[in-house]
Amino acid sequence: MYALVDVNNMYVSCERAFRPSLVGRPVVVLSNNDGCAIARSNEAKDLGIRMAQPWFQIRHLRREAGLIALSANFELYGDMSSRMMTIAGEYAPRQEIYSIDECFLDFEGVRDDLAGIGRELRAKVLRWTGLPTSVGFGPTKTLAKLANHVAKTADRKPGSYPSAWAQVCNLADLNADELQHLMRSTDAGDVWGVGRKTCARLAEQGIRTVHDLAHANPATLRGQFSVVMEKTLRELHGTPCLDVEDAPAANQQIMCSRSFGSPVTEVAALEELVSQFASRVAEKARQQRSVAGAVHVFVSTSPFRKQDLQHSPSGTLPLSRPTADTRVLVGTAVQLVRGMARPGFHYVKAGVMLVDLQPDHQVQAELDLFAGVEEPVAARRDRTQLMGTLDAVNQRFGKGAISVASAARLEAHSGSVAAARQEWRSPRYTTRLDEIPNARA
DNA sequence: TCTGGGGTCCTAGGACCC
DNA sequence: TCTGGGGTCCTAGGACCC
Repeated sequence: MYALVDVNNMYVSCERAFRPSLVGRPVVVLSNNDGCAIARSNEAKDLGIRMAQPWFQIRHLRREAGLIALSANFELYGDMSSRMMTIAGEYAPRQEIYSIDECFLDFEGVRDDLAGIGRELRAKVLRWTGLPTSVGFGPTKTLAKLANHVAKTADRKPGSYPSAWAQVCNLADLNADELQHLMRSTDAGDVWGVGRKTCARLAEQGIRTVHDLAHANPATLRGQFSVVMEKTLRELHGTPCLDVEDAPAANQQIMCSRSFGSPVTEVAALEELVSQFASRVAEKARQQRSVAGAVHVFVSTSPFRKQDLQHSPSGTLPLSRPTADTRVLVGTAVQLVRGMARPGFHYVKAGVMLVDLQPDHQVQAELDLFAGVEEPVAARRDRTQLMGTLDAVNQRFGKGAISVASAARLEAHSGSVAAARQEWRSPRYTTRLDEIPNARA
């Protein structure tokens, strides 16, 4: 049996843990630049606010409905996440951290009362972190996800499911009739892996509920969609096709991209931004002990501004020698952006992606005939040491304490160009000593 | 005025190989 | 008249996830 543990409205719940006055009120957390709602409290959902809905469309609800908006505080959310994951991980032999707010637990061979374990886990996470969770159990990951959806929905919308299924739901505890009822009253689109497009195409064939989906012909659906759909169907029938992956593989791509606070027209300013993004991905690559084989860069104008001329070029350059050296990656990224950005366009977004990643300890032998021989041992050692020092200094004194000059120039006149809006960010209560909460004001 | 930032996997089609 | 057959690799694009 598998469990899926999921924090309810994660980002909002993190904020509420430190500001109880937010409990019971409609709250949203906004994306970078305070652009879109990326988390909503139940009260905010009840106002009809959709996921990723632009802030300018809902800001009127501040006055009209007392909506509270907060800027994303990812440092806080990341720290709260690791606390919650540690507690949850103690309850099962194996844990897969699936995202910032959910994990799968593998209870293979555990014969105890799982719902009881789920309730205990839930209570402990709540007591120790202040985060409310929902727990679903099922014989496959897809069914555990479904059970989690039921647990969450029964708690949020009284009458949708029996209240006994709220917060913690174990499908194995349900009898055949209850299971039927659950399958018939749950939308196919609520199944893990069935997204908007697939849902619409299924509906055309009359497949609307989980029950319909589970009774569809696997071979037919596989032909229409893909092998992923067939796996989903088998998982719905209780045959595991997906295992818990407790040793996550290194990422195959590493990306850093941002929308700007205001449009950028100067190529020089784009170079500075791209330098910053390249520095960031280099750091991430070193963290997972990978080196990149190529650098991909894109810039784009705003598709929402129909009156503007659109220009969204992108390009990739292979590296003669795979590396995670900030200087090389920044240089390559700048070369790319210089070659494709044109003056006069209103660029609103840019990004840098590292691709062809490989482990840094098994870098392939020299591939480029013209790059000369393999890097001398001493040069390689110096490079590793320099990057190690860079990371250590930035770790100790804060991000950007040391950076390459092309990325640092931006700091000097930041605020003038592209500085992200973050009007309502809460303190980083758990990770900055000077932002630690006061017990007594 | 104002529209997120990461990732994964699968498939189709073309280039290329013998 | 009639123009092979089987394979791999790469890329772009689309769908999904949170």
